[in-house]
Amino acid sequence: MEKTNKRMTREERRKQILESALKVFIEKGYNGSTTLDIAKKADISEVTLFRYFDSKKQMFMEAIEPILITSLKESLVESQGLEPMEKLEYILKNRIKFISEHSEVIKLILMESQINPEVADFDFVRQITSILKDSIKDTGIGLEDEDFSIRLMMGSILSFLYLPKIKDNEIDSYVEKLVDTISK
Amino acid sequence: MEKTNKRMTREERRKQILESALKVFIEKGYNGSTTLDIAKKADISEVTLFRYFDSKKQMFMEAIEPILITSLKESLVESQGLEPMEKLEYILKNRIKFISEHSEVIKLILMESQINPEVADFDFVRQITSILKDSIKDTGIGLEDEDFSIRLMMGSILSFLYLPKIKDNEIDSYVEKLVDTISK
DNA sequence: AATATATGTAAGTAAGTACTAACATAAGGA
DNA sequence: TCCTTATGTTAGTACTTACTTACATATATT
Repeated sequence: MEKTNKRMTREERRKQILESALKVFIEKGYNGSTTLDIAKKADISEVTLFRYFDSKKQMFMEAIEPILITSLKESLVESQGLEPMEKLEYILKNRIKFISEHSEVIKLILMESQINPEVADFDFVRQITSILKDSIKDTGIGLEDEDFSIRLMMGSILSFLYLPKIKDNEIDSYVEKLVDTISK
Repeated sequence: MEKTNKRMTREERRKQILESALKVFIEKGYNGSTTLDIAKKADISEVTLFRYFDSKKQMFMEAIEPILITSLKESLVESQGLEPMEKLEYILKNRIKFISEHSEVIKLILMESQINPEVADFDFVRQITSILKDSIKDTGIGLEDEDFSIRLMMGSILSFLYLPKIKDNEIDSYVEKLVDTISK
């Protein structure tokens, strides 16, 4: 064994492996990622990987877990007490910033829930749609325009998955324009 | 060999294999699809597959080819002569119908161009964005709102990849509302 | 009837891959 | 110094998978 100062505590190493794994999964997808790829990215031997995780599947699930946990709660809690229209605006800003910041992971999850539902089973689009539907009902926007508004909002959200990133304050002004459009 | 009436001409079989292959690729992705899967879906032996195609890669590329060829030309040609705003509306309707009708394949291409660029190398989002940018310039919409409009349109288009399908006439009225919103 | 074409079956090869076992060693803490 | 913990190396197993070869047979064409 080489003389090296790569030694870490168990927790540090675990975390570092998961970060490396996530990078590889994002780049090559679940099926396209090998455990050797991940080991190389983490700069450790393949055997060490399996001292920390029982299987590739487990690595994947733990790697995406943080995103899934964070994904929904915040905005709903923090927006309590606001007027309906302000609440909608708040949720949109919050959701879009989150999605924009984690677009790569979210695209991965979106993809794997279609292709490998056994490792990532999340109906991301439906979840957000249903939250937005609830919010929009609160605002009292007419039924006729509801589908239009929902699609406009969902489309905007999805655009932040695929179009180049923009700054937070630009997101804010985008959402303000959008809400203005919807409520007119 | 069994007595069977599965015999086809070379052209028929080729076509049928590609159709089956596309279904499998859509369901499992390129890496997740095996040549045996494809053979089973086409109800032929794996060996026969390789009598028609040299490799899985070739099968994939030929399977998605029709979509790539059709994707851009039509709407540009057919919209010639229209007023800028009508042209924009026409392109949007056309693009959205096409995307809505082929959403599964397009999602596959979107996915594989990130993960396996050697089998599908298409910058789908950029291509459409640039066409829309050109169209919107023609309409004379102000610069300040250009980014907003582009994102609204691209988002709408993407929404038709991920939200449930709707009827053609509903697409028409959606686009009309959208263009109205943008041009106001 | 003779020939060409489409397909099947059986068997196999070579490479890749998730995961394991056994043993060795370096570093940190007691 | 002793012991524990983190890591490496080497080798291997069992399975999957893209693709091939050889041979047989059913169907269509001439």
